[in-house]
Amino acid sequence: VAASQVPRDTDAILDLLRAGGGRATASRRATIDVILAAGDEHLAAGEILRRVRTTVPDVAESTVYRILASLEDLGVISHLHLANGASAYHPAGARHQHLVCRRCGAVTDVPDTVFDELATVIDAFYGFSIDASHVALQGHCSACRTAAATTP
Amino acid sequence: VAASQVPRDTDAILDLLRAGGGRATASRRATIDVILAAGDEHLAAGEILRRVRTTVPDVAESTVYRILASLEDLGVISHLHLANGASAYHPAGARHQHLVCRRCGAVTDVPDTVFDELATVIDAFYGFSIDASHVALQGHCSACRTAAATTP
DNA sequence: CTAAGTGCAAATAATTTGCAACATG
DNA sequence: CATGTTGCAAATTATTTGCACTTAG
Repeated sequence: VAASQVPRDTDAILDLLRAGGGRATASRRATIDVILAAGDEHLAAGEILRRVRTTVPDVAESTVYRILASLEDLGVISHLHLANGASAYHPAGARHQHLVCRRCGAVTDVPDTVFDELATVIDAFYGFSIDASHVALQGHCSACRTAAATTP
Repeated sequence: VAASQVPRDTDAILDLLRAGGGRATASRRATIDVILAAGDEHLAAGEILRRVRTTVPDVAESTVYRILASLEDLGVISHLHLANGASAYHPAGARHQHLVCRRCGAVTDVPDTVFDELATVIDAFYGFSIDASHVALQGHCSACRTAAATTP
């Protein structure tokens, strides 16, 4: 599925699901709504579960995890790993990297191109192709860098 | 503790521990031995436990985790996060980054300087100071890149 | 109807913690 | 002998799985 033609509309995604033999259920609709509503926010699975429950109070956590896996298989969402052990999900789109602040947890998206040079160098010297989009890079955002100077 | 003066000798480390009010025990000696013997290998906590048990068969896993934490506090070892959820430990030394292959898990160390340019660009554009040494960068090593072309 | 989807509870995996028994300095 | 350490078992966190029961199409 090419990134540019990923639908960003709940009904369209449900149609895609049906087209693949899947079924449109209330939990699926709610989960898709939550992710699309978050826009470019990177929601942790737990947060998605919490939000889905505002619409479908009794969804099981396993159901939401299974829905997230289906949506990822379908190519409409992606996940990455933040600092801690948790996964974050967001609508699939242009490949990009993430910077996560170790102190406040804020996530900043950076375009893929920023890594081109590094990727080229690493490929040339180590024969290794990096894919930095699946795991966030850690560090400190400007606010926390300043704050850390006084309270580390 | 400056990286350059970190002892790479079990007895010296035990002395450091004692100097800080700590005690030298068989489990501690064995754990330090295992880590120093591994050289620049990056051992997962579980692997360290396994190896320590060849010397001290009945150490509890919690003991090894506590020892690893003490040694890290002492500044003689560091840990980083690999692809999965596991931590890897190695003797403290020059700051460097890690490339981990998503397919075979091989870890390659790369000098800190390779990231200088990226760090400068990211700092300039996003006011974010990256510290890529605590989480490994993922990708594919040359062997797996070739292999993946046929068996993804 | 019937395969896809769901709830529930138990299973993982990697760590962490409380606490009483130990053992080092 | 006092305090740092340890073993054990239970708690955590984030996710996964087995299975019988629902339900969308």
